[in-house]
Amino acid sequence: MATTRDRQLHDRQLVEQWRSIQNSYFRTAGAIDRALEAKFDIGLNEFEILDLVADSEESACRMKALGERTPMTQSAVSKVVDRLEKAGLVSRQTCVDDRRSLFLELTEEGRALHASAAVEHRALLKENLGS
Amino acid sequence: MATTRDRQLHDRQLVEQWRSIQNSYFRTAGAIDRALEAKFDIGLNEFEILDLVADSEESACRMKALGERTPMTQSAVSKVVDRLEKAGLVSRQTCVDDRRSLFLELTEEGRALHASAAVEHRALLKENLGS
DNA sequence: TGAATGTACATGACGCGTCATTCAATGACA
DNA sequence: TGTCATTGAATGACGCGTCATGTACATTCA
Repeated sequence: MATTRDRQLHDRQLVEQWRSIQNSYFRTAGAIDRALEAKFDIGLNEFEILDLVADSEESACRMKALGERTPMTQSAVSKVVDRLEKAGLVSRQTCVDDRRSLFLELTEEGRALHASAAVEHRALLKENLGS
Repeated sequence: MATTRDRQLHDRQLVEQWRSIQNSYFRTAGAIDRALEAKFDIGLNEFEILDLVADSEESACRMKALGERTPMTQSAVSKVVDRLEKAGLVSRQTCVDDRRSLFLELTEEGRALHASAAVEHRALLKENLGS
């Protein structure tokens, strides 16, 4: 039978666990964000989208699919893509079989930047996630 | 000796691990945030500060100490406390031995709200963090 | 076919966190 | 004690994400 003391202990552990997740998330995300910002002038979310586009190189009506692979809102994705497009890293292509949809393509510049940034990204993950 | 293939595999695993952390962080944070917002009209960060103040009930020049226990910026903490104070949940007390510092106290209302919100918070952690 | 409903994406208002800066109070030291 | 550097906290400009909404296209079904 669970005593009050048991429950308090369990709660403490839960909260500890949560704080540790938060810290590791913020530490890692922050480090990557700052590094990418400094070296490539793009933020973490921009990179994440770039990364997703990069590794689904067979064509499809992307925007939609992207939203499903990231915790970002549809609206956030739209704005991130705005920025990527303005930066000339990605281009929106209209989709013939459903003209509401768009799919995305890396530009040459985008492909090049992604290649370098990915190295940095993986390195920082490795460093921050341990292993 | 590590082959190119080895490195690619390892990178994939790293990225998978990272995405899983992101998802679990966003899912959990989002759920708690929405719930607290709906039932108690405070956000997750407000609660976190409330929670920190609540469990360091011996007095000290808090603001500073708070900043060290949370990934939030000093400036963010300051603004969160603004909101908590406006909501009447917390009050800033000037500190006699160092008049630059402030420490925080829960108001009666703050203490009450924290008690209820903490129950919800722990429940959602439990639900989302598994265990 | 055409009205109703649903879907893909964009957009604007808004809230919040960050950075840089500021301000007051302290501390160090000549 | 008067200067200079430092520290705790607040503030304003700014960027980004979210929510609610808008717009164009698609689908369903009578």
